[in-house]
Amino acid sequence: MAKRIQIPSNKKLVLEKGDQIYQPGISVDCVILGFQENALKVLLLKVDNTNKWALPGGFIKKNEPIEHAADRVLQERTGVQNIFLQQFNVFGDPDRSDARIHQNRYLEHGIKIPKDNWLLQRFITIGFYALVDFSDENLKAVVSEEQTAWMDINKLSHLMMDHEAIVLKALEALRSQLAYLPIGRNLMPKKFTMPELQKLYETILDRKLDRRNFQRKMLGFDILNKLSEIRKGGAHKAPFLYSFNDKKYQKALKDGLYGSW
Amino acid sequence: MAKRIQIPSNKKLVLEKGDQIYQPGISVDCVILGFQENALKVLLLKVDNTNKWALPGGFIKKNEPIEHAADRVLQERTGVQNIFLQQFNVFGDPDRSDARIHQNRYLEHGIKIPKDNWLLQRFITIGFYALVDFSDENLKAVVSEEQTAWMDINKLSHLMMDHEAIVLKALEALRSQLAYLPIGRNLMPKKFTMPELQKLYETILDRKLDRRNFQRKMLGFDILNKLSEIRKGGAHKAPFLYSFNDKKYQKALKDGLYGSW
DNA sequence: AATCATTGCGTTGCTATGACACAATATAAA
DNA sequence: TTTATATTGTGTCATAGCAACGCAATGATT
Repeated sequence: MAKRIQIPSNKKLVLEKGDQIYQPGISVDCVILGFQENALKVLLLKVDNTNKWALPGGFIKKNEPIEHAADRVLQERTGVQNIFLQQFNVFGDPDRSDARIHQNRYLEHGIKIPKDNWLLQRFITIGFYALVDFSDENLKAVVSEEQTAWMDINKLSHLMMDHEAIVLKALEALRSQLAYLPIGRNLMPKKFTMPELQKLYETILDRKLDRRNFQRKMLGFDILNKLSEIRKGGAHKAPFLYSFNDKKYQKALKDGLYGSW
Repeated sequence: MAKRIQIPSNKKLVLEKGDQIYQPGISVDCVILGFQENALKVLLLKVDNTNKWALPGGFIKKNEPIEHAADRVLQERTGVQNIFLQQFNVFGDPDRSDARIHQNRYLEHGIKIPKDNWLLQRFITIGFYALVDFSDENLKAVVSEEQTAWMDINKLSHLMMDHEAIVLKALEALRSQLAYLPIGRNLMPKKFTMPELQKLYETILDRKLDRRNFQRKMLGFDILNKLSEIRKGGAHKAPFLYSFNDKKYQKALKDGLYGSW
């Protein structure tokens, strides 16, 4: 039997009066990717009183730009802002929604299900993806919550509705972006070594890259600062530390790179 | 004074009862590109009783997949079907809609404007683009209509709402596709010469390409059939005719090409 | 001090590409 | 009929990027 939990009043408000605040039938979902232990992880939220996980998503206010809605949702859920957030696809199969999830919410809170309630209709969702630094302090606070988890992108399970397909589509988009845009600024810590950056690329592309060729190409992009420091403590030769050159990185984001992987 | 024109009953139905048939607040718009006289042209429709032009667009039925809606709209307006149709971006600025256009429609047909009518709300539109063969007979019938036109993509003017921005964004998407996917199958006639195909690429990319390098690269993609025929009638040496190898073309569409332009 | 895995830097050969030369040819001009 | 002209088909060459690989340097472990 499902446990009765306290719900914030604003949540209840959304259930009842959401149609007066939000655009009907449209939502945004954010695929927030982080890099940890040589694996890409997706930020997921536990769905109340189920064993399902869902992408952080939300609705679009009646007078709010779509990108702003995605930004807002992301900030509400992770605490980070001003990161690289990219619209990548719309998901709109008529049967992608699962009305039962919302129906249960109503029942749990003792709200009589209104006929033709806005939440029980078909929803079309706009997918965004974002890359975040896993070691960011703002994120840790969020992730430590019980209802939040980073799930390995290769071991997705128990995702709500079509959210697994959305994640995989985001990964696809990320891969094709890799070919012509710099990646890593938001996925890596401030300082990192070349082998660490290579691991990120190998993870996204899902294949091994030659260590020496990777370094030559990456340095050729001219978006890195070589620091004088060295990462000691490992069991072997200490690698140099690098950081992204923000100015050059932004320029590369705008102008694009050339080669492909 | 605006001329009073006859309106099909289904149009009137949409104005009055559309909210019972379609998803509210969402539309699809199709950027249909053709190639003629060394220029990319967009298919546009005249907006009733204005001097504005609009992209062929429509609404999504309550139980209809989005891609199907785009297909249906495209087929209703151009007569062609099963062509390369690509979702490329969502446009959702809160102020992108222009309620006056719909208001005028109501007034013209003597319909009292219902308060909170579905058509007067904010609309978010999903942009699709399609490439079509300009010489296709099915298209000619449509284009000969008075209210339809192919407008040069470099000379856009008098477009409704944000439709010019949508067209330009589609062109951007097309350009980036050119880098890794074959293009031309739906833009060229069945038989064509290498210089003709080159003109298409030059038009999309908006720059000159070397004749000999273009040919080498294009043949290297291995998606063309060299025909034994020759195009006579020109003032100079007769070029060979080519056609696309549908099987190889489809494979390239799926697997992608390599190089870039 | 020897070992060892890893890193930094360099070399080689191949392929794709950009730039250009030259012969072939269909029509127009003479 | 001959010549001129613009365009097309094919080829060459130098260069840059890239994959594959060699080798010495280094920092911790033994």
